[in-house]
Amino acid sequence: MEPRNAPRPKRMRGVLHLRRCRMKTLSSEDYHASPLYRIRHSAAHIMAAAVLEMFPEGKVAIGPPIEHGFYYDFDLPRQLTQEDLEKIEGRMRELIASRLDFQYQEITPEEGQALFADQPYKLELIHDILERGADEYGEKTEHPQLSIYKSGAFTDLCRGPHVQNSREIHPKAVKLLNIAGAYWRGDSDRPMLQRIYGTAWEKPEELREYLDWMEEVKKRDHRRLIKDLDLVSFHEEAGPGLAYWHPRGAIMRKTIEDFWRERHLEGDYDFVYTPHIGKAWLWETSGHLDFYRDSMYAPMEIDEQEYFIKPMNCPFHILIYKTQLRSYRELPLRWAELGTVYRFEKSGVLHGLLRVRGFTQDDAHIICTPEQIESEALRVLRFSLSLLRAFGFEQIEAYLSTRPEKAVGEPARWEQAQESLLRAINAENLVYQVDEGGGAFYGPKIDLKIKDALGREWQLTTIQFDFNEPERFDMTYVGEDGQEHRPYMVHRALLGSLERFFGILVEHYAGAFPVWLAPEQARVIPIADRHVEYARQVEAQLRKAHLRVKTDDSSARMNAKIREAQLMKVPYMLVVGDQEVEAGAVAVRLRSGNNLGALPVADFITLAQKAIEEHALE
RNA sequence: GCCGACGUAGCUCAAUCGGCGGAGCAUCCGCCUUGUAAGCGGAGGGUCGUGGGUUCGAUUCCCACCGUCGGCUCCA
Repeated sequence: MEPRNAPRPKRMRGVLHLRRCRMKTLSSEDYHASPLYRIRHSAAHIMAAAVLEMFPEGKVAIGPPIEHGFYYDFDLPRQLTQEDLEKIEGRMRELIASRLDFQYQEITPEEGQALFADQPYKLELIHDILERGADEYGEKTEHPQLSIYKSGAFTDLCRGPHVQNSREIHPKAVKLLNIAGAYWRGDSDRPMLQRIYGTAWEKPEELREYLDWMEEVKKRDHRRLIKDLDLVSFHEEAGPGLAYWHPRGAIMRKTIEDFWRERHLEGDYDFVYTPHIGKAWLWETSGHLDFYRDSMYAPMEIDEQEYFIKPMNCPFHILIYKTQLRSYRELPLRWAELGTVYRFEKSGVLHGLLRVRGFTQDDAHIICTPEQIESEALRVLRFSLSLLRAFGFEQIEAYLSTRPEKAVGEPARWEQAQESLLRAINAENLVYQVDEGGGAFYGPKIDLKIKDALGREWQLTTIQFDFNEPERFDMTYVGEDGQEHRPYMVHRALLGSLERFFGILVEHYAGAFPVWLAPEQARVIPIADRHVEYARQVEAQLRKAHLRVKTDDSSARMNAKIREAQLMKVPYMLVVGDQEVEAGAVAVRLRSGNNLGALPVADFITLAQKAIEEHALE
């Protein structure tokens, strides 16, 4: 399915200025056993101690280490401020410097209840540990044992581990970051607590590096870049979470869509188009209305019928399937659609392009026989990997989610589907994790997560079996035996949604897109007005060669024009002055700052086309 | 949806402890005609998020709403 000479991105370098992310990335078991884990856990206790000194009547909840630091949740008499944070941090440094011992002690339930008599959250934890064998993080333990850690005046219910003494914590490698609200036990029906996030490292240099990394994350924030680069906007007066694609963003999206369609044709998919709205019947039949009515846009009434804007494409594809009596001979069917759907996401969760209310899924449904699922699973996985790699994502991991307790569909079908997925993962030598029982009620799935240039994980692809809808819509095909059979159906979105994928691309490339994606691939920069005519000739030649090109004919000086093009991250700046006019050439400057010198126009075109063809980064 | 912070020109951000609102960049006009990241000068531009309230007077104080941001919950 994948062409032998499929373009592969070049290794990342040059223009991205990627500092290798040297932050430690440990596997979760390694992390739990690491000094860093103990440092962070202990820093959380010290923070709690400092907070309780400030608010003796304060109640403490839980305070675990997390990926890049730690947090602690509090129930306090008043709202914390930024100034409080600084004070707490200062006090933490003093406490750390006072060389506190962390003393472990196992206690009886009675002791625990006495010790934490005025700490209702701790009492609840004690109760849970004893009654349900679940520790403060909800993890099950075989032999519930209460334990505490004492450090100075502060004692916390905790299983540890911790540092032996606070001198193992470098006071200058600890920093408090922000205050946020968080529900007690993550339950939206329970009290809202105040959470303080902090970070801690072994050495001050590591803290510095982490803060630099955060700075880089901030610089790459797609919400900033889509504005600066004139790609996409949002309009509160027209509805939050709804993206407007400007010309520069739209041409990129078109490039992505065209590439996606081309690949799908090569992959033997067919395309379908379906409506944006449909009667309630569709969602009643699929079963989604019961579950997701609240997150669907309210229905509109037409001829006394409820119509909904579609939150998904599958029922529409199923209706197309059911227009004919289907034979096993025509399976598998692979029907793809860039289907725009709307979901009424809660206001607090919207986040630039990464979480929107209207988005376009790169959706497809694969309908096949039981005999075909093995090969189809492998095929779709391979297909997805090749697509993701074509966009420059090389680090890809798989997550297999299997049958949950409550599930529809015959266990044998689940079994078969799961095994097919697992074999596909192995055939592709993917690093993977299995989430036992983590599948949706209607079928097992593989998710693919990529790592971006900053080492952050993003889930893009999802490949999901569905044992629910074929049943509910009574999909059938006639088998070799002349009998009706239930087909297997697989939903899959490879990029996820175009909006979200685009946002991730923006952050991954920090706006400096590879030439094939760049909205403006080249900008011709005449040095003086007398060069504008030649510049336009160059522009016309490039456009004829299908390059996306503009001429900067403003009266600004060349330096200003270059700066402008740099800021817009245009890959090729083509400076033309007397010499170039004379020679029929362009002086090529790359956005990395590298100067290729003067090239004949035809040579530049060849160079640019090669970069586009190869999906090269510079 | 929940907790908190924030919302001033196209953008980034000042200011007014209640008394006719400012800068840089951008835009427009003019001069300059330029060799690899900002040439110079001038002009225009704001219902101070929206709606109420308090007040002689509100951008400033109070309330509600909308939106954004940091999280939490959620994500077919």
